[in-house]
This record gives sequence, C-alpha cells and structure tokens, in this order.
Amino acid sequence: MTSSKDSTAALPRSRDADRSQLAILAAAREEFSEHGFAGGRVDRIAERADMNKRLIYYYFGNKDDLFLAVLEGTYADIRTAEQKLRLTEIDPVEAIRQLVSFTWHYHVDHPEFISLLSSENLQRAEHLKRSSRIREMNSPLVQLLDTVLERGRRDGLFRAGIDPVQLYVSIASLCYFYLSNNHTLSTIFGRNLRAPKAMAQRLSHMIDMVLGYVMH
Amino acid sequence: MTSSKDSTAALPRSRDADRSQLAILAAAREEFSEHGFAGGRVDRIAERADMNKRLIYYYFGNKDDLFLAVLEGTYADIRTAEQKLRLTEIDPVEAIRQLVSFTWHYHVDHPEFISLLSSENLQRAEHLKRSSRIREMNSPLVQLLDTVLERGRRDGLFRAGIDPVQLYVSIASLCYFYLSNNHTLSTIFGRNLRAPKAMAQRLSHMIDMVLGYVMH
Amino acid sequence: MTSSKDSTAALPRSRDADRSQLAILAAAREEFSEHGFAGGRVDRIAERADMNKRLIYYYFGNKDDLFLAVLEGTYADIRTAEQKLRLTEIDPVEAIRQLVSFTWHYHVDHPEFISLLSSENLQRAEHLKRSSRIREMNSPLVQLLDTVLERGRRDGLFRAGIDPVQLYVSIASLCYFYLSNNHTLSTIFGRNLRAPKAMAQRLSHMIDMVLGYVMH
Amino acid sequence: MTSSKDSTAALPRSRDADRSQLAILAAAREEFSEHGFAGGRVDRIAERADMNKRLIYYYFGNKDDLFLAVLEGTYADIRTAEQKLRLTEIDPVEAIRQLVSFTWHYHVDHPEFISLLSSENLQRAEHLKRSSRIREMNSPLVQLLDTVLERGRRDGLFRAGIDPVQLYVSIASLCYFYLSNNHTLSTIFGRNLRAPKAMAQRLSHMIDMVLGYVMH
DNA sequence: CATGAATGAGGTTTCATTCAT
DNA sequence: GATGAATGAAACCTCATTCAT
Repeated sequence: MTSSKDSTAALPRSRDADRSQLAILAAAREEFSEHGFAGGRVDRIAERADMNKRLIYYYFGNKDDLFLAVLEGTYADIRTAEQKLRLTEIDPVEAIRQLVSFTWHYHVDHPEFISLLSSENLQRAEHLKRSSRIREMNSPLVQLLDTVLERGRRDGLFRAGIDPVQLYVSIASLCYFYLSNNHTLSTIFGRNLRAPKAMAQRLSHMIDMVLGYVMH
Repeated sequence: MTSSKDSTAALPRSRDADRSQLAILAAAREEFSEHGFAGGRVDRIAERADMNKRLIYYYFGNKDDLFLAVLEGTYADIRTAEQKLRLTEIDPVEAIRQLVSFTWHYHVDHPEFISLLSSENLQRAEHLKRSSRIREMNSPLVQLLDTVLERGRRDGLFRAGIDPVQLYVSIASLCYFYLSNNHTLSTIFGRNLRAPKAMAQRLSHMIDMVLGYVMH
Repeated sequence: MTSSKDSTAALPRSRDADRSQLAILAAAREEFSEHGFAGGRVDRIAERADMNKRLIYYYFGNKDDLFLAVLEGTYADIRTAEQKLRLTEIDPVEAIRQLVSFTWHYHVDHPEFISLLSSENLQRAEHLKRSSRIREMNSPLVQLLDTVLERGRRDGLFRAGIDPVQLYVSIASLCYFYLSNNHTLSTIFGRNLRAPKAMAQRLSHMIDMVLGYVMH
Repeated sequence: MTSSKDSTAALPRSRDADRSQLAILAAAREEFSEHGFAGGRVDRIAERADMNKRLIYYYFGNKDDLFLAVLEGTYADIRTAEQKLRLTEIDPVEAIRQLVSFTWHYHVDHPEFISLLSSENLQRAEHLKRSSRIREMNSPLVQLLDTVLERGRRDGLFRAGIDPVQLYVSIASLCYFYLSNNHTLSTIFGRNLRAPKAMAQRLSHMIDMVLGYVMH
C-alpha cells in the first residue's frame, strides 16, 4: 500500500528497489574491502545491508557479479573525482604537486579502492576483464598529465621525453604501495607508517621525488 | 651406503622428514601465491606436494601456521638475495642503477613474493605480526642505500637530505605496483604491460626517475 | 487452509523452523544420551532427525552449543515434572516415600538425564557453566523437602537437625548411581540389576533407608 | 649396551619393557581419567608417557584394549585397598563408620576411579564385559558388611533384614554421586561442594544416614 | 518484493592406526 | 625393542546458493 510502489510509469524500478540495491552495494563494498573477494562472505553482506540474502541473488545474480558491480562502482567514483581536477588552469609545477597530492589523498580516503584492486589482481583481474563498462571509463589523468608536462617543457621548467603513462603509473605506485603494504612494512620496520607525521613526510617525499624527476 | 636414497623408481613414500617438509612448503608457496591465503586450498597443496593431507597438519599445525612458514621462507629468500649485492664497491650512480635493477628483477623473477605480500596485507599482516623470525630479518638495503647516498653527496653528484627509508620504499613501490597491479592496469590501458618492450621501458623509466630525483 | 501441513506423504522438507529445531533437539538428545558428548556424532544427529547437517549449525551454531541446548531442555523437563509434586498436602512419611519414588521413577524413565549428566560431569560441566538459563531453574525440591522435614519434626515423627540439601543429594545419589553404574555393577555382581524384581527391591530399600534415617 | 637389557634369564621380559608398560598404563589412566574413553587421545598418552606411540600398540594392541588394561589396574587397586580393612576386629557401629569413611576417602583420593567408571558406564561397560579378570576380582566388602550387620543385630544394635548388597551399593552411591556429579551440582547450587567444610559435612551426613538406617 | 528455511559440496582439522627402518 | 613418518577415514564446520511461500 505504500505509494512508493505505484511510482510514475516512466520509472522502470521502484525507489525501494533502488535503495535496496544501493544498500547491498555499499555493504558489499565494505565486506570485500575488509576481507577481499575470497574472504568476503555473502552472509555478512546481507547482515551489513540488513537485507535478506536472497535479495542479493535477485539483484546481482551471484557473488562474482556482485563483486564486479562493486568494482565498477569504485572505478566510477574515482573517475568522478578525477574529473574535478583543474590542472590545466594552474602553473605546471603546482599542477604536478596537486596531482600527486590528489592521488595520495584519494587513496588515503578510499582504502576500499586499494583493497578491492589488490584482491582483484590476486585473481588476475578476472572480474574486471569481463566488464566493458570499466574499460570504457578512461581516466582523464594521462591526457591531463601529458598537457601539463608539455606546458612545463615549453616553459623551460621540465625536461623533455617524459612518458605520461609511465609517470602516471609511477605516481600511483608511490601512493598505492605505501598504503596497500602498510601492514607488512610497519611490522618489518617496527614503526607505524600511518602515524600522522609519517604520512605527511611520505607526501612530501613523493612530491619531491616527482618534481625532482620532471624538472631540470 | 643408504642405497635406498638413490632409487627413485617406485618408492612408496619418501619417509624423509626434511624433504617432505620442503615439498609441502614449496607446494604451499605455489598454491598461496596463485590463490592468496583465503583462496588457497589445503587439499590442493597436498596434491601438489604429492603428500597425504594429514602430513601437512603433522608438520605445520594448521593452515595459518603453514602460510606463516611460507611467508618466512619467502622473506628469507629475498634477504639472502639482498646480501649478495655489492653496492659499496662501485660508483654511486651505478649503485643506484643496480639497486633499482635488482629490486625490479627480484620482483619479476619472484611473482610469489608479490602475491603473498598482497594477500598478507589484505589480512592486515596478521600472520606476519606473529612472527618474531621475520622481524629479526632486517633488510641490509636501507643501510646500504644510506651509504650510497652519502658517497654520492660527498662526490657532489647527489643532493643532500634524502631519507634512505623513503627512497627504499619508493623504489619498491615503483617495481611492486607495476607488477602486482599488472592485470588491472593492462586491462584498463588496453595493452599488455608484461610485453618485453613494455617491461624494458618500465625499468628504464624507473632508473631515470630515481636518478633524476637523487642527482642534482 | 494451509493444507500442505496435512499431507505427510512426500513433502520435500517441513520448512517449519520450530519443528525442525525440535526434531534436531530430540535427535541430539538421543545421540548424546547413547554416546556422550565426545562420542556423539553430528552426522548421526542429522540422520536421526532426517535433516540436513547444515541445518544443525544454522540453528545451533556448533556441537557444544547444541549439547548445551539439549542439557537445558533436559533440565527444563525435570523441573516441570518436579513442579507437579504435591508433597505438602500429604503426611510427612508419605511425602518422603513419594519423593524417593518420584526421584527413582524419573531417573528410570529418563535414562538420557543420567547419561547426559554423566557425560557433562566427565567434562567438568563446562557446558553447564556457560548457561545462565539452567542456573536460574532452581529445583523446588530442596525447599519442599525442608517443609516436609519440618512438619515431620513438629509431629514428633522425624529427628531434628537434618540438612535438606544433604538429604536431597543423598536421595538423588541412591537413585542415580544404581542406574548410571548399572552396567558395571551388573557385570561385577554377575546379575542383572535391571531385572524387575531387583528394581522393586531397590526402590523398597531406598525408601527404607531414607525413612530409617529421618525417623526417630 | 645398558646392562639392564641382559637381565636374569628367568625373567620373561626385560625391566625396560615392564617399565615402559607401566609408564604407558599410568599415562593412559591419567588421560582417560581426565577426558573419558571417547575424549582420550592416544597421542596425548604417548606424550604423557614420553613414549613412542607405536609402543602403545605394540604392548596393548589398540585403544580399547588399553582402556581395558587401565580399568583392570584400577579395579585391582581398589581391591587391594579393600583387603586392608579390618572391620571384623572392631565393634559394629565403629565398623560401619569406618566402612563409610573408607569408601568416601578412597573415592576422594582416586578421582580416576570415578571418571573411568563413569566413562565405562556411558559405553554400557562394553570393555568390562570382556574382562574375565575383573569379574574374578570379587570385592570382600559385601561379605564383610554382612558379617558386621549380623554382629550388630546379635548385639541388639542393628535392625534385622538388611540386605548387605543393597547397603553396599547405597554407601557407594552416597560417596560416588556427590563426587562424580560435583561439577553440575556445584554449578546448580551455586556453591563449591569440594570446599573442605562441605566435604566434612558430607562425610558426617553419610555416616549419620547409614547408621540412622541400620540402627534401631 | 521479500523472506526464513534448507541444502550439496567442499572446506579445515582430527583420529586411531600402520609403515619402514 | 624402539621410533618418526605416514595415512584413510571421518570428524566438525562453512560456503554460495536455491527452495517454498
């Protein structure tokens, strides 16, 4: 009897259905983020979402497809964030600084991005390979970085011959690894790499490193 | 005199404790490397080692302890390889080059090191934290790198104020991430990052990057 | 209207949570009663209940908790039976007679009560200690016995200074031990202590003994 | 080379063999006492005895036969202790007192006797039934008790018509049950029945009860 | 749309026992 | 006599998934 059921004819689905799906996705993202794909439990996802387990299968088919949907959402999120960067409107050195800083903070703020990717790579990206959606979501950053590098070179600030793809991967490497492998590194080094001071030093070092490399 | 060791034909079982343990460890390393800890199966490890499953528990107690034993062996291996580096006997620039190259090739040649670490980090290093053995196996590289950086600075080649720990982590980052996330990156970029040419370019880029950073 | 409940022929499964749980509990009581906790098999419980083994874990968590649930049910049963005794309405001598008789017959009719308790004590009551439910189910008999003893004393029939707890335990001892250790006793004595005549003599002896003690 | 091996020719077995068997038996008695037959572990027995597991099978065949050997030893021990009682040399009332006291203290001092019997009864005395040795070890106590009762009756102290078997079983009941079911009773009553004071009160009550019954 | 009940397959682990020396 | 290595069977338990309503 709730009027949400008789929504406008144009809408293919009810609001409830959408809300349920979003709740499941959010719960699954948490679960897979904390335990990886193999360690994630459908039961716990249902609990987290406060939904019946059957609904998960109704909406997402199976665990693999649910994981893929989570991955797609995660990639969509980072692409959205990347779109907001305005690197072409500032000077090249500051643009590099901001790019590194953005990448760092995005990873810091989205630990699920890291753990989902780590888990997916442990399984040879077998979910991702099946997704045309994700492949179509190209990151604007490589193109953006190319523009920045070119401008810096024209200004006589940056060296020539830098491959923007390599640099993009390297910036991601520097941010990702420190955070993804934080637990083993902290244990091996015997100190907490996530302490605020250590985090600030890391960002500073990464900026120094990237700028040291691109500048003459 | 024990000629029974020579015959390899139809021995019912080796009845050699050390060899059995090594066979189990090797099989477990493969299995956990391919599937991670959560996805690894004790049954398959027994099959791979051609051993009775019970023997795994006889020697290693349980799956967690077996995984830890694998981790310990893996760390022991890399430490052994690191000991062989002779960076103090060559000039600083070449030393950096060799350090990056060594790190790269070690990761390339030991994909299990990457996947085991990734899996372990997905579980917050809960196995590693229980191991005193691993924490005692300090890498000589940080100290070595410090020496190299100092020499380069004295020669007027390198800049001052570089933190060897940060640089060590960064070199590892550059190598590790490219390989650990190869599957998603290759899928997203739509090209094979493990192609020989791409691999060579990556090494070259990393050396450029590190040298570009440390040198004036 | 739900005629599906009526048909008993070829129902695939009952799909009645309560009934399933009761069936599992009943089967578990039998199994644990016959083999004790350590010797009881979850597989056989599932067979006895004609249920999927998984359902046992679904409803009861694990073997220990299932055993505890069985224990709790068993204690609930004896408490219910004890409530029905009306010892305060009859004369003290007859009340003692009935109390012994009740205790005896309850043990005879509920061999599972004996074997479950024996098994639980073999494990130092480690299940029972975790149950707040059972500890809250106080037996009314100690209080009842106290009242009876007091009335008997006032009537000049019973001696003074009898501890109702000790007497309660003693009555239980006399009944329990004869039945719990029937197998070894019968073997040692070389005669069947469960023969009807022997059983009758036992009850008679116990009543004589308790009355002989409480009366002047 | 240890000369213990070349023992005198008359001995069928070496001292070592005897010592090994006794060590195994002692370890098995402890293990089965603590965990019952089903819960007892052959591995732990070997550990406790500091013997190779294979030896257990060499000497005792299998777990069942080992348990039976333990049972036989346990019965032999109590029979030996019973032989030492000198009840016919003292007055009947004191004899009853001492019999109850002996039974109580034997059970208190030999908790393994209780737990082994409880476990054996849980399995319907299936080990015991196979042992002719135990059945031949008759307790002298029934005969002794009969003599005491008869003397007491002749002295005009005891009532007539008391069945010594029933009384013997009852005395055992009173002692055994309190101790065998100590854990559940203590939990249910919410107090420690093994506290020294409670133990003394129990013995006192049992003596009162038995004397109260047998005396006019 | 939604749900609690149910399940087969397979996971880790344990056990008494035997093998090879 | 004595031993460490090895094993098949079976134990407890978990998982993703489907059923019946």
